[in-house]
Amino acid sequence: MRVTELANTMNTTADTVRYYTRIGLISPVKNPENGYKTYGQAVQQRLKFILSARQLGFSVDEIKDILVEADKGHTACPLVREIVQHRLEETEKQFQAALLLREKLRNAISEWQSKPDKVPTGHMICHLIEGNVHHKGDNNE
Amino acid sequence: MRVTELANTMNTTADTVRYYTRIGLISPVKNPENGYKTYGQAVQQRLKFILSARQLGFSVDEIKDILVEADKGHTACPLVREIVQHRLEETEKQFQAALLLREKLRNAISEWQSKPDKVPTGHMICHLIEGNVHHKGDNNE
DNA sequence: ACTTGACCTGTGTCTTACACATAGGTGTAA
DNA sequence: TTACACCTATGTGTAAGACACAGGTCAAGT
Repeated sequence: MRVTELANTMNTTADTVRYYTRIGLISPVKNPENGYKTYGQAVQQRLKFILSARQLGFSVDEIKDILVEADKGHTACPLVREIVQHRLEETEKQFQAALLLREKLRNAISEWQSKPDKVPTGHMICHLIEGNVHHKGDNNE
Repeated sequence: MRVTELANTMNTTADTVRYYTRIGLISPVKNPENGYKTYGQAVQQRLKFILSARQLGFSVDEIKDILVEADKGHTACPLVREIVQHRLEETEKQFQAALLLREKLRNAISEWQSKPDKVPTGHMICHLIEGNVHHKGDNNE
């Protein structure tokens, strides 16, 4: 099947299919008559694997490493286990970062409720963000 | 003060200071004798604002917009309120995405505990990721 | 004076996973 | 023939810096 057909079948985009083709993750057969790419069943299966791994947050590079192992006939399972562990750690970090930022933003919004809008001065751009600013006068520029 | 001194004072990197200079967020004075950039007190204050807004997740573009308003003498506070609201919404999304992915990864690791490592076949790259695969034989490639 | 190390400069590239853009070609139905 | 949908290869943009390169300046030490 052709690019768009494969993309629709796999519930992804033609751009994604073309990108993975471009970087060598999947390989089509070229129709010699019109230059069009044709993807068979095996590639569909491979793409299914790629998309599943992407869903789990695996990077394209990580997926490439897995595929290299598998293409050599080796079991890629230990590598997959390693990567998924790493992904979990990274995701935990992102989760914590998002949690922290969410808190900060909520606090900021809450505090700013009772503050008026102010015009900027030479010492202040927006007091909401700058908080309490002590004007000491300019030293040297 | 010079790049590295300002960076150290503001607890950021010289690369960040140079980057913000490059994109026009902050403007140094050039020493005509050696071409070095010198940053005064006002720039330090401005950088303080920028770094605080970055801490709140404001994008550099958003910060630029705020500074443009303030530089015109207008109050940027309404814009800041708008952006922080938007940031909160985006952060909420990221938080949810991280939560979901974390769950997925934990589930995957848990499920995979009891599964052996397998060598890839023509129909399977890694069964851990692919889950239950029904071999139906190749159609056409 | 020379050397060394720390800092400086302007400019360009890299990172990630696509989405988008360009300039054309192919197929098919009206 | 036209219009539309799809195709191609190739290049660029996205975001916020970090890094790279090729050189210049400064100051202390030898």
